[in-house]
Amino acid sequence: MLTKARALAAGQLAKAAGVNLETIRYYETIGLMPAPPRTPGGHRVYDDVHVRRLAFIRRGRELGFSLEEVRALLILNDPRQGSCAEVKDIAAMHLTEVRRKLADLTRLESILAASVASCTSEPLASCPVLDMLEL
Amino acid sequence: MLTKARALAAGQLAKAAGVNLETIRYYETIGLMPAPPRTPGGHRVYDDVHVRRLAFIRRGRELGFSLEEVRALLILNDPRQGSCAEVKDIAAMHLTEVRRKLADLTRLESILAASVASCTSEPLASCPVLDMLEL
DNA sequence: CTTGATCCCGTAGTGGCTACGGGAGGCAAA
DNA sequence: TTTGCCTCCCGTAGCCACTACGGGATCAAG
Repeated sequence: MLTKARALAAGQLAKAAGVNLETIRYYETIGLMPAPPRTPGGHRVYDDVHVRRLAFIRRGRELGFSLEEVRALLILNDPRQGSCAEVKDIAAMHLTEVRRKLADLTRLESILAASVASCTSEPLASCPVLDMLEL
Repeated sequence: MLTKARALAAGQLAKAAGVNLETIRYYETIGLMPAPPRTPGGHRVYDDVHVRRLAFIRRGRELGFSLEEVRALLILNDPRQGSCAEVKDIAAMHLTEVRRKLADLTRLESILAASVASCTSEPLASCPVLDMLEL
């Protein structure tokens, strides 16, 4: 006997995947999550397939992929069609973007740190933070 | 004779400060930029004070301050009232946030880099990027 | 006076959710 | 069975910081 896929209510799925209930509904409206079957009363009923898909999405989001990138990755992942190169392209593109942001933030950090550090907290006439912005 | 503040049209101000025209109008509607005088025909007329203020805002934004933080900094900067400590608080808070993002992105970068690097581009059955998301 | 660039304004759209609110479903204890 | 309470339903609006669109008015140069 195969283990039956257990049925989950929306809130349970949310908890299982670490996502807000409203977020699931949102993913459904934009077509990222499939519309699940319902109880006679209209409540959504999910199973393990949904849990895995939602977890996939959440991990993608945590790695900074946009929802559209996640959408593309989901298609490539199911049923692992297309080429690995396509996946690599998306990830590499994203990596480039991450590195760009990293460089920006690093520069930012040193500027802010320097100006905050040289802030003597007393007269506002020559505040290094404001001076930086003033010119 | 003092040098007269030269009058600028909206587009010229935009160019001078490196900001979009629409962005200036947006800043005006949210009260970040003052409503300037107008020509009889209704076109906005700016001067050097506006240029400096807009440049201040733009630099603040480049350093990642939110518009509300910029708004607070503008008040403290003009006419340099309040304490330097207030400015420092805003900047230090922002610096903390920048460092948090920096840490996140650094972690992200190594995960993505590793999984992209180990991508052999051939069979999709075991794609390291997808595997990472799949579980 | 005509031409062509600029500027006007209001509105709607972007991404990725989150919040709100009133009503209905579901389930367990009494 | 009734009561109570939690969960879920749906649609809509809001968040941030702009950006885009479009049709009409104005401006400066020739």
